[in-house]
Amino acid sequence: MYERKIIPNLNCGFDLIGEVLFGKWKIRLLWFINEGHKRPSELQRKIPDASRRVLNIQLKEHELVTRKIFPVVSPKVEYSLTEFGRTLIPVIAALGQWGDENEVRLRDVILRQV
Amino acid sequence: MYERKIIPNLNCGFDLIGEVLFGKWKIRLLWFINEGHKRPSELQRKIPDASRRVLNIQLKEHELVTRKIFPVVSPKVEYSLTEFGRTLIPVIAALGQWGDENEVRLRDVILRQV
DNA sequence: TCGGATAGGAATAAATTTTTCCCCTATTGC
DNA sequence: GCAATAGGGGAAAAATTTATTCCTATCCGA
Repeated sequence: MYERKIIPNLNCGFDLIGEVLFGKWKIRLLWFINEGHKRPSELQRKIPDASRRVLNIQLKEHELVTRKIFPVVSPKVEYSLTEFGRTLIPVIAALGQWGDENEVRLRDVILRQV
Repeated sequence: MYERKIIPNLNCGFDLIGEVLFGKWKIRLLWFINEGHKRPSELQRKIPDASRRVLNIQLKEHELVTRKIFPVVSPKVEYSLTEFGRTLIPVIAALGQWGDENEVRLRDVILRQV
């Protein structure tokens, strides 16, 4: 595990939500779990560009998700949002909506600056 | 300027908004400009932990902010949100609000995992 | 019996972002 | 002339995040 060298500052709501939400795949993980895609393999199929590794790591962060292991073979695991994680869903929805509403313009602006 | 080696995927609203919003200081820049702190030096004072450099860079990204130069000495510059940038304000407000509402819990969860 | 699916871990490499350091413009004031 | 102010920029280093590669297991189907 990587040890931070700089302690994050947590001075305001922006800092705080940034810490939990701004991983590359975090939002999508929460979103898809909320939609009912619970198993790791499902999530990996939904987010094929992410490495398995990062998904596993991000799923463990900040107690947004619980992990239930079924003692069967082959292994079965199901993720669910915690109560706390669920409170993020409306916020995430707002983010996705803004992105969708401005899709054309965003695509243009982003690609010009890449 | 750093040249990306991997083209970002822009498949959904989450990708799109992530590209414009998820710089370390981006949200605060937009927020403070919206609050009327327009000059570079003001913004630097509001965000003392950021390096000047990054603020300048992030202010130029994605056409969220316009830069007006006043031809006086010593130099004066004012940033303003573009029409487009302004549409992000409600979204940013929602982010900050969630962070504020969950401040205690977040501080705890984050510091335990740092 | 081999290949694939299930789930995950460790170590390491690569990519990306942010910071640091030093430099430049021009004017005013001492 | 030199420092201060107000605004930037490039190169390189440091920090951080993601991706890659190779491992562990069991079971099912061809």
